[in-house]
Amino acid sequence: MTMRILIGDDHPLVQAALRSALSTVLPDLDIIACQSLDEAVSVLSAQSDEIDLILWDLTMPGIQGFAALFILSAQFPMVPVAIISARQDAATIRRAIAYGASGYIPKSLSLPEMAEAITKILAGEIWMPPNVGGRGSIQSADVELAARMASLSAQQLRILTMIVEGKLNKQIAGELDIAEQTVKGHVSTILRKLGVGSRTQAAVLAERLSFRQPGGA
DNA sequence: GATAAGTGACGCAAGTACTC
DNA sequence: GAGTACTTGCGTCACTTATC
Repeated sequence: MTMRILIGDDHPLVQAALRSALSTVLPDLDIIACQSLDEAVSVLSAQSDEIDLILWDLTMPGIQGFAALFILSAQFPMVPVAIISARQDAATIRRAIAYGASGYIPKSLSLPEMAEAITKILAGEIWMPPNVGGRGSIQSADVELAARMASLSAQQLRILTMIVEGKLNKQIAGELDIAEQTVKGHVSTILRKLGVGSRTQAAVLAERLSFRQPGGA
């Protein structure tokens, strides 16, 4: 049976390494590489029922931290999402799992180890590096907050990440090629869904969920 | 007054549930 | 299966409020 994996990573070398690692243990493997969230969403919208796993890099351009995880999990709940990242501190790994990731694969792993991890995730296991601990150390308030974040649409999450970056409505409108009034409408919806009264409070909440690139890297 | 943030309302499109 | 109603998300407009 052919397994199909979508890789979201903007580094061709990483894509090539993953392709090499997986081809040794999964000969019938079809890998789809995406370099942006929009590209990934487009692919998944067309064939989400044919994708067995999403491997997502936390430091993709244009989408910060765990925001992409929320978007992909919310829009395509039937497709497991595993995080692949150069960052490997226990807190980040536990957060990823708590926020719904099916696994967390540090890029420092050897290719055989990566292949083993991905094989287990494909088998339905939650995989993370040893000595990290379970999701129990994540505060329940953060999990509840994550659920509220997940209620946001993809466009709303994009706008929220830009708010976290300190961008003005006008700047957000320019980057998304929509009217400033449209951005304001989305901001109002975001504030209502998150139960906050201002974009500053929304940004603070998003910061708690690491909507910036972890560690600034 | 200028600028930015925020709200409410509207139309449109897509998806879903229900009825026949 | 076809038609209808409802919900949700997106985009826009007009307007108010706050700040400088």
